[in-house]
Amino acid sequence: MASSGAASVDKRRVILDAAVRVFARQGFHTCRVADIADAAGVAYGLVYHYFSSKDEILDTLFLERWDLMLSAIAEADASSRSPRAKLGAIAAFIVDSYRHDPELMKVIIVEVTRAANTFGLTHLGKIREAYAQIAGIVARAQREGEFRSEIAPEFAALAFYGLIEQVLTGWIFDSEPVAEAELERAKALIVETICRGLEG
Amino acid sequence: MASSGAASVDKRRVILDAAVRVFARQGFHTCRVADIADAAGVAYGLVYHYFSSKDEILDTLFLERWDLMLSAIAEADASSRSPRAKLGAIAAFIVDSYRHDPELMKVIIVEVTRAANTFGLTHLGKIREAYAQIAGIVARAQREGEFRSEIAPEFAALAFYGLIEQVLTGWIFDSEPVAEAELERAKALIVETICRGLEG
DNA sequence: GCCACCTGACTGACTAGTCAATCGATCGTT
DNA sequence: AACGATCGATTGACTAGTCAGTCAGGTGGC
Repeated sequence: MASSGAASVDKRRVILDAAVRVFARQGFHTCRVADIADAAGVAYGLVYHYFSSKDEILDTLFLERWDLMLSAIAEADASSRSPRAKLGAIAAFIVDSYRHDPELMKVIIVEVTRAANTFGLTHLGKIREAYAQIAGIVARAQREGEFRSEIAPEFAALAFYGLIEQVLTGWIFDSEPVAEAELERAKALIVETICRGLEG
Repeated sequence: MASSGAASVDKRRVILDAAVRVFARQGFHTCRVADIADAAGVAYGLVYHYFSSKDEILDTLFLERWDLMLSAIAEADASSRSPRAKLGAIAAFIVDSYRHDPELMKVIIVEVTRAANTFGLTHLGKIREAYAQIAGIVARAQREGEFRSEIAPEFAALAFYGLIEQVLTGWIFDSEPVAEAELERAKALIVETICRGLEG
């Protein structure tokens, strides 16, 4: 039902989806709000009916997805699987996020996660929550003797998340789209690369 | 000699150094050319006497340092040390670059290396040269049996460089400056984390 | 007097955000 | 069923401000 008849569309959602495409192609700083409105097929002013600023659009996109990721990490953490399987589940979630919507992941990584001065600072807390959660998984594995203790959990978390982001960044920059097989292979390699060093 | 008497200063250099400080504090996109001129203590117009655009200033800063890094990697590669020692030398070079001029490294990482849409694209070739060189070190180590072959060299390079950049990014965001001991400890941990998984 | 270095007011182009006006779906009233 | 009141959704011209880059003109060393 939402608001009106069957053919109605959620314009707010339409604007958000258009913004992903525009941000991914032109970058947040270089695109104009008019570009987003055009891509969404709505009038300029409507963007400001649903969002109070250009920034808020990016904030919304980031938070929507990041909260999903924090949930995925928490879920992996709560499960009774091995540490390696937990990290594998997190890697799989992020890689699948890329598979499902590469443009959104590009925007989040390029414009937020790696943009220290602007949005990175605003969302630093949320970003670090992810690192901390991953570090928690490693720390528990160390306490239970499944990972050796030479490497600090915070460091392992950085290595794990950093590797994933670096791989995604490579794909983002690639001219040709990434093959399905490559995505699956990457999941395994990420886990293998990190866990080999952590396991006894 | 350069241009004038003993007390003369290379204004071009002064502008570049000022730009590092301004870019690091405000970010490339949010700062104005006037801010750079002010920080350098020169007139606005002089900036355009030495550089043809704001972009060229950032390009110059990036290329100056990145070329040094490529040399450092090539040097490590050419030496007869063990693969682990080669990677250690590279990690040490980058960490020491941060120790010597954190603001410059912040600018390079935040505004170039991780800025896919703008400068990242321009300098993508140079950036990938570094990955390729590191991958070469790993590949040789594998051929000579010092590293196992399960992990693709390109992947190992990504993991190695990604981890370093992630660690630096963590420091860059930190509110308090990083202790000397932390820097040294990081060098060792970076190499340990990556090489344990690569060695037989 | 020449030239390289240097100055800073100015311009032209651009854009985030505002706002007054219009549209159209829904609903109480007659 | 016809009417019109109400109100959120929608429109796009406009404002107010920003800032990269230009230029016409110093200044001082040789």
